[in-house]
Amino acid sequence: MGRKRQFLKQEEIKANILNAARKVVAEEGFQGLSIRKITRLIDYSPGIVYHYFRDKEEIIEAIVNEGYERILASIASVPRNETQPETEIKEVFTKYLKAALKAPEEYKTFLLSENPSILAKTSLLTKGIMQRSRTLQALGEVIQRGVELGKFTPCDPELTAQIIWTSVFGLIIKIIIEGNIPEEQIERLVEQEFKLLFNGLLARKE
Amino acid sequence: MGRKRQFLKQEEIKANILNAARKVVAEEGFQGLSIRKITRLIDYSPGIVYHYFRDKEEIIEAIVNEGYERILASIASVPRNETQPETEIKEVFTKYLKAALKAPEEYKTFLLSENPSILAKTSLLTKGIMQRSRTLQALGEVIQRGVELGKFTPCDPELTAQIIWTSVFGLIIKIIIEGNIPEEQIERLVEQEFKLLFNGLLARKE
DNA sequence: ACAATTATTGAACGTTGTTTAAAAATAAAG
DNA sequence: CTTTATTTTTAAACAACGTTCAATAATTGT
Repeated sequence: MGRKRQFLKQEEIKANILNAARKVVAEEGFQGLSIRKITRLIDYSPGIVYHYFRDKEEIIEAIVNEGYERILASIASVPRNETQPETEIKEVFTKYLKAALKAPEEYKTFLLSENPSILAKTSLLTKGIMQRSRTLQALGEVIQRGVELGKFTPCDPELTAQIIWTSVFGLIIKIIIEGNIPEEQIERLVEQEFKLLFNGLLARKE
Repeated sequence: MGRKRQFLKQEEIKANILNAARKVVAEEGFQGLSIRKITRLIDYSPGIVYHYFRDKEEIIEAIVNEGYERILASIASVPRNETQPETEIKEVFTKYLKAALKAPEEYKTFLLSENPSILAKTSLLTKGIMQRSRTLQALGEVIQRGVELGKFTPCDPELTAQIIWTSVFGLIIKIIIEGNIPEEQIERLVEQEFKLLFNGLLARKE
């Protein structure tokens, strides 16, 4: 067949594939993503994908990782060790939650994936996902600071960080799955979440 | 006359299909479930399934609902309004968590599903999943009791129930996804979860 | 025993992810 | 500029999937 396709650099085509994939995901979710839909969108034949990606999984990983990196980037601006520990925690998680709700598919897919290759980038040790993600480690340090300041009740910072982290995670996932929860109700849920967690965290003066 | 026997036969085959499906799910998860695998297992041709079920989704629903019903049944034995609220909550969630970890695939699929038809059975109102599942409603009542008794700090019981629920949910999902977490570590996580939640819930005497 | 009903099959359709030999397009070499 | 080597792209095929449907086998009612 006579084809007139301009030459594109490898990276450009990779980007085109990813962008087409993102478009499909945005419209139909990862569930609705297929190689053929991607190549139909960029006017290539299906086989082309395997010249630039190992398999479909690698495409999903690329999109999902990029999405989660953006979420992590959104909390990078929060200054460390400059405010009260609870203020810092709240600020981080508020930004985190808002960023997650802006890329719900990516968040869901990233955090519900059991694929270690996806998660390798955020877990520093090999012992387990839950044990040492980036956010988790930072959270543990803040809690430790709170304990040292006498603000928080004595506890294992790492364990406590895990619990707070899974709690926030559970809320976000539920909000995403539920869908269509009004902004105002989300605000209330988040407010109550922090109220409960901090009340539980704060040292008691009896 | 032979209608009854025929009915039994029908139910039997339905059960055979479901059992075969359960076997596949147990070995490869819902992801690995296929109509052809089911019928290969019971030595039928693929089409047979559509005489007994609308589609694959209905099979998944059946298995998942049954699984979640078992989880709910496991907490039914906990007496209501007979112990301290926090004792009741802890007991319910401990049983709930253990039952969930015994049927992880079912738990995951049930609670991460956005399909309202699956969730219809446990959500009493149409307004939203998170708002009134069975466990959630009961939890709200216990919290209210705790508040009325002056044990818990004043709060919106329903909102607080949602937060506690999503927190526990997050922990369970993470444990399931992580996989292979030693029993002892799970115990510690659960212990810390309740410590934090109850500390946050308890009224402060200052 | 015959007719009516129901259970089951086998083949087909349109998907999907992925592989592979061939073809087309580009780069390198003479 | 032509020829060769290399890289990019395609078309076709494979196996597996969910699902449908006409045809057949089995069972029931009369």
